[in-house]
Amino acid sequence: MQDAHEYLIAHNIHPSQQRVAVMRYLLDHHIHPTADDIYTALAPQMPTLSKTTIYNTLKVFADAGAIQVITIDEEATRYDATLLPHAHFKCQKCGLVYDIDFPANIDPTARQPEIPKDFELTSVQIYYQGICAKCKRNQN
Amino acid sequence: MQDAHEYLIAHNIHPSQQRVAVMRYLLDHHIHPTADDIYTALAPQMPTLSKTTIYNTLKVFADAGAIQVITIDEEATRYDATLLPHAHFKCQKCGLVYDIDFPANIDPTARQPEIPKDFELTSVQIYYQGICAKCKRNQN
DNA sequence: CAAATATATGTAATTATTACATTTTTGTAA
DNA sequence: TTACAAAAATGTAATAATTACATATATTTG
Ligand SMILES: [Mn+2]
Ligand SMILES: [Mn+2]
Ligand SMILES: [Zn+2]
Ligand SMILES: [Zn+2]
Repeated sequence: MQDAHEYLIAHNIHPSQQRVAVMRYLLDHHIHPTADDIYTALAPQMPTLSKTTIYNTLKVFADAGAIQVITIDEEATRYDATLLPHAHFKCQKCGLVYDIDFPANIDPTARQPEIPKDFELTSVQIYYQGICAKCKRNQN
Repeated sequence: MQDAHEYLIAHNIHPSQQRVAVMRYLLDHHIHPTADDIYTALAPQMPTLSKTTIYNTLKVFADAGAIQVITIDEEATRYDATLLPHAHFKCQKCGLVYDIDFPANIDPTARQPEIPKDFELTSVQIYYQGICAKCKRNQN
């Protein structure tokens, strides 16, 4: 539970009311929400909020490196305020996107001997797909 | 350069003319094309081809496990007839999606100790982003 | 052949995302 | 504080990917 206001300042992002609200939502809800999820959650408390502002805000965050952009879902882009390296698992039944931590002292994103040396690397994403435990149980 | 017709039969997919054409395109062009790329390439030779057929066809292929679905690109879904495990690198300048082979006798997609045991895993994707060598050269 | 099934097509709808022009807010300096 | 410039937010409309669905055509099977 970090402070959204401080988090933005730490990333050189001017903390407007809307930006703080979006960042707070991301920091408090580690569910990899879509732009629409965020809008739907915040709109009731911020009647003048527009969806375009959500998109603009997320772009500012991503460009500043304050959030991760997750494209595991074909339907919509998802966003993640956790910057630490970790993987994602999307359940093909319920659609939830789970965090998958890396085993202690092994970071798979750190080893990329296969990438040509003259390529400049800026990010790594590892995406798993399958069926989550909950959905497997309710399957029979 | 495999035979598209045989490839479809091997995956229990009825080899209609359109399906063969789409699969041949995928087998011959390892560029991770979008649905639109494929349509644009085939339409001149197949005047009655519709874009919906491309989408239907790609869904049939994906459901049968005959192709991989690549979501590295926020703009559009991409498709890949290479089933062997390998990673992808998207250049943020030119947009090209490169194949990244895994180093000999190491398959990073084979190690998932971090995934809960009661999760059923069906696919793994590793996505890199950055700037490709060509674009770095033309940058100055 | 005829019926049943599998494929393909076309149109229209849906939805995520972006472009762009306008308005509002904020920071700053006279 | 007031004025002005820069930054931020908004709204509308456009774009573009994807899907829903109804129809038509082709293929398989009895
Ligand atoms: Mn995450
Ligand atoms: Mn590939
Ligand atoms: Zn699930
Ligand atoms: Zn490039």
